[in-house]
Amino acid sequence: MESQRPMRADARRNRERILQTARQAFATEGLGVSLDEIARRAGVGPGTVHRHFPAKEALIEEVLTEHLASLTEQARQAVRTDRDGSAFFPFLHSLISEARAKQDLADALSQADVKLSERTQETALHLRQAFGELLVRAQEAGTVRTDVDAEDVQAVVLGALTAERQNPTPDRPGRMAAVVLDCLLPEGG
Amino acid sequence: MESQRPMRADARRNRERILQTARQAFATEGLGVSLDEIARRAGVGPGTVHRHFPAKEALIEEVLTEHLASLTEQARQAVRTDRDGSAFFPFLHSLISEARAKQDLADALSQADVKLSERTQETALHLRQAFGELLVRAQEAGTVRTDVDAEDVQAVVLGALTAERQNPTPDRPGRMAAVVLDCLLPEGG
Amino acid sequence: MESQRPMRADARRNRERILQTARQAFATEGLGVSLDEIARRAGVGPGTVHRHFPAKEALIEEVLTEHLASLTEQARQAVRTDRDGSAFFPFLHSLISEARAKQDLADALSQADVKLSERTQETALHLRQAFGELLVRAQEAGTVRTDVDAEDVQAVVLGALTAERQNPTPDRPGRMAAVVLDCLLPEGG
Amino acid sequence: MESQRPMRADARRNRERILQTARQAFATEGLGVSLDEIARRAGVGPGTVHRHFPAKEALIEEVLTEHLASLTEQARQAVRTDRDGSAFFPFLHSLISEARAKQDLADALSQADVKLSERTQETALHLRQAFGELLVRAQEAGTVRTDVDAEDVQAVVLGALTAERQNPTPDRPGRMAAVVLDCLLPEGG
DNA sequence: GATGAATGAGTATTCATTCAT
DNA sequence: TATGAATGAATACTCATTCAT
Repeated sequence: MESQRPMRADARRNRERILQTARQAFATEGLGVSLDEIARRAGVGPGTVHRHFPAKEALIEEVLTEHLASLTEQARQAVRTDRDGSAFFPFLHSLISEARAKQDLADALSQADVKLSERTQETALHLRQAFGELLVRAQEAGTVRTDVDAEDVQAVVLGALTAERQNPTPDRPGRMAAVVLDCLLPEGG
Repeated sequence: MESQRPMRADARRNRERILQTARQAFATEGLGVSLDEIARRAGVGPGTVHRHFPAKEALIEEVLTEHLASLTEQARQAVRTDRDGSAFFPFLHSLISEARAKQDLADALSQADVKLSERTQETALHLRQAFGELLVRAQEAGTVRTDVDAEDVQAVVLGALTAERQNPTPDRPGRMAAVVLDCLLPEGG
Repeated sequence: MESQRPMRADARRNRERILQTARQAFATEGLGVSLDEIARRAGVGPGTVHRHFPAKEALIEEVLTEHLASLTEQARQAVRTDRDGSAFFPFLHSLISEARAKQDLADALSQADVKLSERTQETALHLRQAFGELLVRAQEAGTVRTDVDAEDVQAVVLGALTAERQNPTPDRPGRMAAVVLDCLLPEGG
Repeated sequence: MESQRPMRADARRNRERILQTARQAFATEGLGVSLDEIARRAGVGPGTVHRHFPAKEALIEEVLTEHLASLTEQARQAVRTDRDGSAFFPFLHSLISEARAKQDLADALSQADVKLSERTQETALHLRQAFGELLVRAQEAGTVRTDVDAEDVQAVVLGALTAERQNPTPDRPGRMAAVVLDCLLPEGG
């Protein structure tokens, strides 16, 4: 039922600019950035932000959901092309490397007071499902330990992201994440 | 060097109560809790909070530094009693299990806008040093991979804490953390 | 004198719908209702409201003037058919009973910040004149005290309306108004 | 249970100034006046207004309740000194003449969206009770019609106030109110 | 030293009005 | 003409910090 007549060109443009600005701002400075500030940086009035996102939570949610949806799409793409379970680790690495830039995800999750709407949770579920497929194949191929499930992997990825952020080692980006992800190798690995 | 005349007994008591209240509040509700609220819960006036901690950051820092100092003390204790490098993993686990209760550490660190003062960084360094000793012994004993240093381990611990928090599995507390910490095992482990 | 070319049919229709919606909304919810909300309920865009009524005050005024004009028409009708001064009280009662439904009049007047335009004041004058004729006849017939003029009667009517609204007694509608209007009876009445 | 330790002198002073400013502002300009504006005029910061009256409604209510309480006190005083039922009309007149200055009461009541708290309603009840005693005595003395009760009288007073305000006749203040109050005379009066 | 009242810059949100489509 | 997106000043309220008592 979402057809809603297509948005006017300028409206869509503004919406995009607000989202992009918010993404960047939340990533760099945390969720504390004020809507007025985001409006200013996006070059629109505060009322415009409010028209597109009636409350701050709606904007946060949208940034988050957009991110989750993009990750889900990537995961599904990986599922489609993976034949032998080898797509698992590369996918996790690309995920983390991307999230390093867009800091929003973990930030939002680590903030206790952000309630995830049903829509976001649904998107998160889809991501986990795609995740799960990659995981099962990798486990069948013997490249991932068998005592973890998709939810565990999600947690480990978040942990890897945290570790990577905590100790970035700029000359070897992704090193810390790689170390943590090693925990997913089979025991005799 | 200020003269630091010893604090009056009631002042010291107030300081302790404020710190304790803040620790609890930051842990449970995040850093967003207002100073007025902390003052109220501690049973003092907001002016008293300000006398002891001239700015909110100072209070946050103190909570954090106290925690780091306590961890450092534990680490040194472990160093003193460890003979064969076997103290490493138990120490990490106790660390994480304690942090799970006192949520402040990781929260504060994950919040971009908290700048760590020199004093805090010094305390963190001490912790890392004690950490390092445990680590080296464990590496010499062959129970920890040799391509990580103390800073790496700190990052991994934070990652493990994050993962644990993300996917708590209440019937098996610490399971997620344990999974992540497996990444520190030697390759042929 | 603008040329006032007759409005296009759809424009006139929109204007009517907006007025009707505004009347209802102002009556039910007070003058605080937003123009956007009125536009939405009328099924037009906010721009359309603005085209017909360049400012909110203009819309309020129009609602008010329309009402006054309708009352004036009723008063003139009463004047035309009244032969013996007996039309006075029934007219006042019908006025009040109608106003009870359309709450706008007194509301708008009781709100200090609404300035009445010349046009509205002119309409109010017309009403008072028609009023006056009824009044004089009634006074000549000895059914109304002689120390009040048309303006006084208008004030008393507003007072009666206020009293009626303040203490509605649903099982005997108009009772409070009737009590207040008794003050217009001749002293020996 | 209201002992609460006496308020500090400066706090009480500020509270009084805010109340006085609000009374004046609400009376002159209606309830739409902003809290910031009231703060400015009272010479305090907006935060101070908020400390004393946590929400705008609380301030409105306090102004209103104060007024009702003062009226109640006057009514009780009249009850104490009235021996023959002759205090009734003078009291109503003094009430109206006072209310003409402090416009708040009727304004607030005519604004649909103000919900009266229990405390205010209780004060209004007390007023009505004192009112009622004066009324009964006057009715027994034969100076007031017997088909009205205290609630009716309250409504009539509000109506008289409205009429007076609508048609002030500055050279004969109170004339309009007097006209309306005549409706309370006994029929053969 | 402790108290808690005062400050005032800052936040999210609303809405009359303007203007591009 | 109609639409509805954009504007931006304004509003109620919050809270770290200051300061009189």
